[in-house]
Amino acid sequence: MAGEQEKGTVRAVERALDILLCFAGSETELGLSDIAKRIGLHKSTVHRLLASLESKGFIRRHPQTEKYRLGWSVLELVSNVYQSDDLSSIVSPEMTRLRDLLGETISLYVLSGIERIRIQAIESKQPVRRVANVGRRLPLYVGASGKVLLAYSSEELLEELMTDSSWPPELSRDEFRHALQQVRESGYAVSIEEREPGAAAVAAPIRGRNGEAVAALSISGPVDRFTPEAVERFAQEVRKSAEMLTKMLSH
Amino acid sequence: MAGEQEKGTVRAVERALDILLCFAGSETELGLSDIAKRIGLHKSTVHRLLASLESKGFIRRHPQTEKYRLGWSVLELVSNVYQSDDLSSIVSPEMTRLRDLLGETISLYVLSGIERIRIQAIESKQPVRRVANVGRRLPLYVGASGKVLLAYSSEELLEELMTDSSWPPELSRDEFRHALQQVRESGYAVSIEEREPGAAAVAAPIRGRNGEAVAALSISGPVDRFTPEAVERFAQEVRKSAEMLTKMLSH
DNA sequence: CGATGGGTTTCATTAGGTGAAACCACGTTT
DNA sequence: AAACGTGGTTTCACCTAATGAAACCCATCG
Repeated sequence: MAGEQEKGTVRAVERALDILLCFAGSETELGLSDIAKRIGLHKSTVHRLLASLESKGFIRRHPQTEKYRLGWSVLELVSNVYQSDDLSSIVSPEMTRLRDLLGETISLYVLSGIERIRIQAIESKQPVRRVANVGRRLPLYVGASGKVLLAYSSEELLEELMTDSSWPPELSRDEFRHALQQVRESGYAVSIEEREPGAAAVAAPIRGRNGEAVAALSISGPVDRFTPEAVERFAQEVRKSAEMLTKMLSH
Repeated sequence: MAGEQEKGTVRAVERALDILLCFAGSETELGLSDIAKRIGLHKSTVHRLLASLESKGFIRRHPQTEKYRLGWSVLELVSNVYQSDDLSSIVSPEMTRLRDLLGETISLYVLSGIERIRIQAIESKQPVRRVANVGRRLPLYVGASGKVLLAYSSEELLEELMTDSSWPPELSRDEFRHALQQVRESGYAVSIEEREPGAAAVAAPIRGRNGEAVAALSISGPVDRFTPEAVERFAQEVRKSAEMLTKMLSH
């Protein structure tokens, strides 16, 4: 389903970008008809939009299968995403330090719309570890980082999320608000197998000048390593780091 | 200058992608008027195209400066570029082995139009090393990898490059052809401060089923470490790896 | 053979994309 | 103070570029 067009935008461009975003998940290769079905446009329209993306190198066709894949132009942009991001260049060394100190995978999440994106990850060196794909988009209503981002964001965002069709029906809004209040009081959030079986996480907010969350700093790993003692230690360290980074970002 | 439109493409989309590609170099932040000047379109057109890119998260505005930067949607695509690339997943372990064996930075380049792009890099661990930015676009007429890619590509590509306005006037076409013939005979290319002062490289081709270059495997580092003895050793190892990878890619 | 499915090309239609101009805000200069 | 320059935002008339539909091509399968 092609998305609603916003005012002052170019519909054709939005459609082409929707095509690109078909490749944002785990789909590595798609055919013309697949894509046309996904975004709900006529084959001939999609064909032209794909040709446009291909002409600028954002899409390429695989020689053998002849299906469409992402092109190298995406790579050309990627190093610049980090260069242009003040946040991750400042936070990266501290994330590495935390990973080395605590031995688990450290991730950094930011808000994007009513979701979160993992924009940076430093993986544990242990044989069994949390694998963390940069660029991954995740819901806000589940997991430690989601709660942290919400707890330190505007009421409008929370309302918007709670009225969105993606809000799980079985999730009590009152209980969720209560959980966010607890996050605000303790300064961190814990998630034990909440988002994914076998995985646990602890997160704390990196805040901006207005006190709102700029990012969530998170430690995650296999749930068996997140004993109550470990969680307590992780929480202390992650919160301390987040507070230090909050101060650094104010200058 | 907005590029020429190809047949069967959507002009608006190509223009928007040209805007995105303004951020492919070292420019991290651009204003509306900057961009309009760069691609030669009216401000109001650029404004709308930017709004479209922003609506899908490919562009964002920096809170303080209010200038445009790349957005997180680029990150969402990036892990998929590698997943969808058979080549780099196969070559990556061998690149790491070479880096550990030889101690220098290993890079992988592919053809894109009449240029090359570094699609993968495993950096040396030495304090003084070659820094290798993935996604970097470079000319074919200079450097070891450029020569390797050309030596094992079609005559048409070489003609196209030599007639392009980017071909340096002081570079003899006959001598260049001769150099490519030498690459074909030896199976590798050497570049000593050819592309950049203080830097040197040795490269060999990874070929496809038709014998043409699929990629160039390259070792690069500070020129003082590329003694004749070292170059000889590097050439042997890189060429051996490239041949092994050529065989692997045939199955 | 016909049916199906993936992709490519052609064509008539119309509304969406465009450039220009006006507008706004802000900082600098006279 | 007014004028000017610069960066960004909005409105509007115009027209051609984007679109969907249909036809076409090719390969595979029953």
